[in-house]
Amino acid sequence: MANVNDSLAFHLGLIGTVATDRYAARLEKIELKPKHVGLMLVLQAGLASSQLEIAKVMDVAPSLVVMFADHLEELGAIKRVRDPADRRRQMLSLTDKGRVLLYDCAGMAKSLDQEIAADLSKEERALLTAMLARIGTRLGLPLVRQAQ
Amino acid sequence: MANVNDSLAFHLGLIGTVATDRYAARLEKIELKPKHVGLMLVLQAGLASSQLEIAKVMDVAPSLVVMFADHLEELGAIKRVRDPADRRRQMLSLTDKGRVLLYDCAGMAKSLDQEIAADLSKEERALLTAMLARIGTRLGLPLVRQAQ
DNA sequence: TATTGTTATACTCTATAACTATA
DNA sequence: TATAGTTATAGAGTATAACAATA
Repeated sequence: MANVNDSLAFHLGLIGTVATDRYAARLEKIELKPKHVGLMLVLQAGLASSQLEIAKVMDVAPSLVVMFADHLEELGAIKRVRDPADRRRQMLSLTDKGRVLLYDCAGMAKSLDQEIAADLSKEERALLTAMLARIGTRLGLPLVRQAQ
Repeated sequence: MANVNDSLAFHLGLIGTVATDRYAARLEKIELKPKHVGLMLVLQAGLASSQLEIAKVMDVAPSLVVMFADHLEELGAIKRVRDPADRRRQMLSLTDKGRVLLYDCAGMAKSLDQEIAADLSKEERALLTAMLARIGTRLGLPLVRQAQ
């Protein structure tokens, strides 16, 4: 391979940016950004509950988690409860509203998948998802999980 | 599919961001950013030569192309020549230095591919690249091309 | 004194608007 | 008057640093 644009990394980077941009455009309708969805997914998956733990899982600054959580709390998607055992810690959890929002986000992702992978057969999509899941695992991305 | 993190779009977005970040980290050593490489690839592929055309192909603001071209010119990677037929137009072209840099970028991309796809067989990588190329074509990304 | 969360500040990236020169 | 390029300005997103509350 003598050319940058034959590489996997280059393909993944360009396509990933477009995918994120288009997903963000759809999420705007429900006042969310991709990172808000990421935070809710961390809660749903039970990967973390205190804000500092969430920051580590998401690999962002703790101050960002404050802003995401503020917004999600305003929307009624999460609740914040002080840990009685350690009152410094804010324990975040999904509300029913949050679960509904997450369901809506899944619908948007599904329709975006149709758009992105319209030229791929069902078998090819499954294969692609499986390979991406393996790459995600290798890269240490806990939110990229194997399709069932 | 009831979950966001089973979608192709979500996988592609997360993995694409990591790929771009890691590629950017390697490019720092030669004072380049991914968009500089993108501009050079546009020139190499002969997709555009005036700055305004380049902005359209890259889907960025013309003012950004000015900054990228300034930097690449400082590095000696491109030259800027006024179009004699229309002295408003700056025609950009790769220099030998630029071609060497692009070759170095390809090497970095190749080594990053090893890191990203270490768990995939050669056949799986070829399959993945081919599917990504089809997605890129569908999304109208001229720089994502079919592997030969 | 160390840690969790919060607020204030600064930096990067990029787009928009204003400007210059050529047509 | 319109267009190519450039410069100036502003906004989004995010990190770092300073601060407050609790341990």
